[in-house]
Parts: sequence; structure tokens; C-alpha cells
Amino acid sequence: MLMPFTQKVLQVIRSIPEGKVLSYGRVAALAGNLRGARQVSRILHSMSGKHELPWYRVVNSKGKISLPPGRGYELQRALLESEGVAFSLSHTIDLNTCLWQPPDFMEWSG
DNA sequence: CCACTGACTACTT
DNA sequence: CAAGTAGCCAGTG
Repeated sequence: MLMPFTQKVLQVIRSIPEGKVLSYGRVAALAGNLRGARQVSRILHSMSGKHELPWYRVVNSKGKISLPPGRGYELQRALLESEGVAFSLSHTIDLNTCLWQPPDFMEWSG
């Protein structure tokens, strides 16, 4: 069954394992839209509170938290660190070790 | 249908 | 590395 882009994004985020992160662009790509990074952010705005969603496992393509201090940055960083995600001195996650790489090239359409 | 919004991204200065 | 620019597109009213 084909789900709306929004629903696929939620499914992808829910499947991110502990200690791993994805960029907005990667989430969008797995959801079937290579250019949908901005939609992911908008979706998190409206859905992160109402769904049980590990929204904090989503960062930007540079491996940094996009939320400004006082608006969720500290919470997101604390949650990630509690799962073993390490931050560099420049507030950056090492994507070489923490970026989640899906097991297969399978589609998330179903 | 049109206008507007975004927790983005890649590219250029 | 920091700042600016252009492209991107699903939801919402």
C-alpha cells in the first residue's frame, strides 16, 4: 500500500536504531523523495510530539544539530549522548561511525 | 489554484 | 570555515 510521503518519513525515523543518526536528506531519500529534506523538518514540527518518534536521531547533513540552544538543542544532544553518540568539540557528530546505513537497498514503499 | 512556510542541501564567495 | 544564494516540495489555509 502506498503511504503518503509524510507517513513513510515517520516509518523511516521509527526504524533508526539506538546510537545511530540520519540526516534529513537521507530520511527523505528513504521515504522516496530525494529532495524532501525540508518536508522532513516540517513533519517533525507537527508530528514529533504526537507520535512516539526518535526525532532526535535526525540531524543535518553536516552531522550537526539544527535546533538552536534553548529550542531543543540541549535535549537532542543529551538524548543522543545517552545512546552513545559522541560529539566533537565543534558540536558535530562523527557521521563515519554514527550515520545509520540501512541493511539493504530495499524500498520502504510497503 | 495560489501564497506561504520550513529542525534542509549543495554550491559559490 | 563562515555567510550568502538558489533550488527543493509536501502540507496548510
